[in-house]
Amino acid sequence: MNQCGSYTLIKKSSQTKARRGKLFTSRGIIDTPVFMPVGTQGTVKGVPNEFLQTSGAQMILGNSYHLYLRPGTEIIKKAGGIQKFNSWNKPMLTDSGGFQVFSLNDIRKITEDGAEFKSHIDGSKHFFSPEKSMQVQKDIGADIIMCFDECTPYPVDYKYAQSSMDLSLKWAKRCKLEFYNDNSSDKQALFGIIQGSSYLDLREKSAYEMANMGFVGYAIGGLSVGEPKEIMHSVLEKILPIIPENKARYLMGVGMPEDLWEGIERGIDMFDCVIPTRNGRNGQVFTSLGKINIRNMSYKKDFTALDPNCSCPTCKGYTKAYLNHLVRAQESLYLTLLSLHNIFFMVNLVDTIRESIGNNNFLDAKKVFFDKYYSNQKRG
RNA sequence: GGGGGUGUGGCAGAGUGGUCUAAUGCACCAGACUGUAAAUCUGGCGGGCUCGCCCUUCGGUGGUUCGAAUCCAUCCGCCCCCA
Repeated sequence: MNQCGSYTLIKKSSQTKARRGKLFTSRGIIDTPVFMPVGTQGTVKGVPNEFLQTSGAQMILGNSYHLYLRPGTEIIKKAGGIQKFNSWNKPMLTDSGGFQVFSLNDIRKITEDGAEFKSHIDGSKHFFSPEKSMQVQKDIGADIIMCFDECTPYPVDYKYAQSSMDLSLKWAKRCKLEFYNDNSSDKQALFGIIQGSSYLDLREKSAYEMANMGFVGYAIGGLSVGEPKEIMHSVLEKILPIIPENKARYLMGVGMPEDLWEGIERGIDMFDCVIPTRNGRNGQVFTSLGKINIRNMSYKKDFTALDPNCSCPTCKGYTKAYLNHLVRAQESLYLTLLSLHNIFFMVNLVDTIRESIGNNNFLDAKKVFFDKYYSNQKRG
């Protein structure tokens, strides 16, 4: 019998550490590797569910800190859980608020007990402890929930990284205790998060300790916060062999197309990232021929689709010239069209990668992708 | 016909003797964005280059002054009031 959040390995790449698998949740089975669009406030910004479905997105994120502040867990509980509330009937994952410990750096205070936030909405004070985060995430009711942790910035000195990593371990223990104190684990899964910044010995320790604690799945946090790619790669190479093979590995907050390839090549199963939506809202579009900024002058009279190899509604229905016009005119439709296209791009990219693992030609597929992706631009 | 006002960079609009290639906003040209305090932020936006400077700009022309977008004269354009 499959527990929520449990992972079944289907196929390992013979060329790399890439792997295909299935992730079980109470709302459906997910093919991994998987890319999860981020829907912080219970919505993937700018994209209606119907469109999101057509992209093939299997799972989306929500954020407990944001949903706790607004609309509040009472309302979500009353609605029957987040997926009833937002009508996304597929699996969801909530982040714990740990990222806000990082991103709201100026308006929060960390103690051993937890983190005190000043609401970014009205300045009111709120306290998130590991226990609180578990309660909030239980109330929200996503399929997979995350331990409350501290996401450290980069760079951070060794001493701070060490004590922060230790704190995240302590918090993880408390999260586990709180999570399993009722029957939530029947329908939700709790993932642990490995920290340790760019220090490989800290990462190693965190991974061992977390693995010993025994989580249903494991995430790698504190990456993609501005560190060089080589650091991210070396951290992944250090950590992944330590995590049990029969557990899902989730690289939090990643990423760019190149990060997806590099992460999967090293054994990552799950990704989430705001890039397709945020960058879409800012005019940046991912295509099989590289990134472009649709706002640029060169697209003013370009009556071709964003990506000749894309089957998304944006590419099927609209030209670059029109999208350029929408962006310049600040017509809100572009938010939807560009976000949707970028989500299609990321989801389909991971589909392609997943297939290549099945076909045992990961490295060839990677080369084919990047030969095209970098054909029109400087490598960067 | 008489009286008053006004003319500034693509647009709007500050500045009213030196610190002015001239605030600010918009527009325009680029760049960034990785578990979303982001439909946001950053840079550029007269010309030249040896990148420190040099040259050219505030309706036109002529003056005053060591120095003018700024003062004076005159011309041109626009606006308002009275006949």
